[in-house]
Amino acid sequence: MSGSQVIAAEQDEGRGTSFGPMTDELGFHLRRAQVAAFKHFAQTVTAAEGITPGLYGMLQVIANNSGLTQSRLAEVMEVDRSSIVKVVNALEDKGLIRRDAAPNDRRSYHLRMTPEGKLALRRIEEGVVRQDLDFSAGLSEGDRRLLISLLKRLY
Amino acid sequence: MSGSQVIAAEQDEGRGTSFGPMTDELGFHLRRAQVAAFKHFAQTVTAAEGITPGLYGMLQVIANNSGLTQSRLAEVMEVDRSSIVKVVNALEDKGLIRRDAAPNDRRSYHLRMTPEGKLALRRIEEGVVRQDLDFSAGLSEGDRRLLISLLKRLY
DNA sequence: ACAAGATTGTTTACCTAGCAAACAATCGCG
DNA sequence: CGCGATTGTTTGCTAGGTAAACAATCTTGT
Repeated sequence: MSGSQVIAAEQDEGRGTSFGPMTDELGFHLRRAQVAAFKHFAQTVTAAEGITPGLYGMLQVIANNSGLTQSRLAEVMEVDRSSIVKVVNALEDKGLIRRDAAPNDRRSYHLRMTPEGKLALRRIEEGVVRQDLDFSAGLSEGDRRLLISLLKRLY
Repeated sequence: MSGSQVIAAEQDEGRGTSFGPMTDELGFHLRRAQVAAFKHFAQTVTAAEGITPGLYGMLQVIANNSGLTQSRLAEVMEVDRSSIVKVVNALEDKGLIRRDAAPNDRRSYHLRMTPEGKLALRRIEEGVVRQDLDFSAGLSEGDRRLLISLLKRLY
């Protein structure tokens, strides 16, 4: 009865405030890391390009799956169809993507990058990759890959 | 010039949709994992107790740092002072915490758990711990700890 | 062939969670 | 004492998401 169950939970790092049992909860650290990543992204990419992580994700999915419909995009991004509308509107207004009429289905559109969109995405992507490496600067490349593979196993 | 730079990015898992270069971005996987964790939490703890991850975090910080003020809580949670107000109101309305007048500062309150709050937190915490382990069921205990330690190094 | 049902994009109304700025009350300090 | 800082709060704003209803259009069973 003396074994290995709970370990940390009391000292936490620095000092002062204690987070109690959350110190041992994966979800807690996941949330904190994600918030930190978001803030870092906001201060670099979003500040420079006006593109949020969500918009960037949409752009990449459209760029790498040219011609997909809004419904399919919604599925891939795991959000509601109705949430897609304003995002696609925004990207279209920025001239980055285009709604092409579907040849054999008058209900749906095929989403495609515009030439300017492709150009912009190359630039944005460069910034994102730099930001991403910068954010994980405390990790070796091996640790970074290890972390990614562990995260993948959660979903 | 043939070395080790980029590796994945093309096949992605299953098939169908490609996420392009995001496959190599830590932030991308961080966001996905966090969204998955949030949904899992919502389907278990929030469904059963009406407590979101944010509220749970607040409760734990209050429970483990009895008497802290709203401003201090805001600092710890890294949110704006004004965001704290409605959260504290909600927890107070639920009878889980109490705003005690500070003896030597009529501006601020000391936040404390009520007896019912302590009781409720014990129950909620049990659910959260179960949920957390359940969510990370795909990981061994060692991998789980490794993941946590890697995440900590990001913030 | 064609009615019934499913799908697509959209709108509207709503919710949560955050920020920013302004404010009154109060504190602390030179 | 008086001025600047701090505390909690309110108000207005934003981003991102859901749910339900809708018209237009496709698909499928008989």
